[in-house]
Amino acid sequence: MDINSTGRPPGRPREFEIEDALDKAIIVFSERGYHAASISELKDAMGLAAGSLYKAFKDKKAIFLASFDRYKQVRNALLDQELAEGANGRDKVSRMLRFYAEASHGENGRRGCLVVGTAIELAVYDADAAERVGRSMARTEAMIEALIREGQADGSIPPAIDPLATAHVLLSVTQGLRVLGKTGPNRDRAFSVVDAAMKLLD
Amino acid sequence: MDINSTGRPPGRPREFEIEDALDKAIIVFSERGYHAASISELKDAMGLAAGSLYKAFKDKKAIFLASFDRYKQVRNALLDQELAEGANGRDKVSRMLRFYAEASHGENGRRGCLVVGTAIELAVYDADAAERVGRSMARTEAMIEALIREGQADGSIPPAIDPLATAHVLLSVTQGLRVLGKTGPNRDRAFSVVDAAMKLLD
DNA sequence: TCTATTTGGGAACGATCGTTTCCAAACTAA
DNA sequence: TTAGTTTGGAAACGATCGTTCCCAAATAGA
Repeated sequence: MDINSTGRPPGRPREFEIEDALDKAIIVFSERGYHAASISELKDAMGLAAGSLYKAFKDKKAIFLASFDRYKQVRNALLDQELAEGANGRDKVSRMLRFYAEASHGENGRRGCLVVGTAIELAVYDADAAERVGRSMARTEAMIEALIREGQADGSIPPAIDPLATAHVLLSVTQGLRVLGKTGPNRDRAFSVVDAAMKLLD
Repeated sequence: MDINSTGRPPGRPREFEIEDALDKAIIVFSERGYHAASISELKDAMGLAAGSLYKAFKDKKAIFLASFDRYKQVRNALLDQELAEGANGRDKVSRMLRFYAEASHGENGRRGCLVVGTAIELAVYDADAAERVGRSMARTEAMIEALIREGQADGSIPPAIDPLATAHVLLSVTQGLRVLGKTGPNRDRAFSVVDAAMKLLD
């Protein structure tokens, strides 16, 4: 290492945090969708000039994919945190469903899920988007299946339950909640779905 | 009535059927979404010149809303036809779920549901879209609830089932299936969701 | 036949899109 | 200092968007 090295790259330092900017972009993309979100809207929301945006990201799609990845990272961390408090497998499944119900009503519900939005608007004709959606769905489903098996191991879920098939249904329920949340059912309705769905584990 | 009246309006007659054109527009809007579907794509798919399009419809949004209404009309008719063959309430619920599963895999799945697409892409900031999505969801949910009550009346569904809460979950499942179908699970997976979901009626 | 009306079709319009360019500013390394 | 590099920010670019205009064609009614 050079004695004079500051560990900083050459050139003028960036004056904003990429992740802060992405958090703003996530809101715009979630509410408006990919195509309706213009660069003009994005730069205003992110507090950047167009030039700065294009120095940080290759193009609009790169902004979107980075937003998607950031969204997944944040949501996954929040969900993992919630699941860590679960008493057993069954309780963890319930907490997972409640996590989605919480995000599927009111203002958050109207804002929408970036994964669902990407699946609907982009995945069909964009391979990068499709791969990310596919990985997200597979991860969530595998997680649900693992929670069911955990519940069967700790006795909170009957052994007769088919873990994979039930994980399929519960994944459908979570994605469906996100769709319904867009047109705003109230909180009680979203949570009544959770209670009724838990019957699948009896 | 005038003797000479042909019952035809004045001016040059339209050379295409509105409903045929809308059936083509439905495909474009379903695959691409509202914003990504350009007038250029629409007129090519519908086989019309831009001028003719704008004589038949006020603007792009009017084309979309007419496509939505046509889509709902066709799908509702198909579903009603399928339900008419059901033996009892439980069988009808099963047929309804299979109807959605059939539309949620392969090419049809990738094409997607216009109701879900509208909910995700348009409903948040367009009142006309939101109203149509809301009415569609309410109709479907009311239908499911009615089928459950029918099953309870004919003995095919236990009386202990909560018709409204169960209708909530099953509606979520159908909308979730449509989302998952966009990234293309295979036929068996879509139908395994139906089988597992039917457990809610035990 | 003449007028009024409507459609078909293509050319043209202004607006907005995503992107690039340009220059001053801020930094490192020599 | 000087050269090299990167960012901030605004102005500008070509492309495409949704929409309108215009004219020939096709019809009804008089």
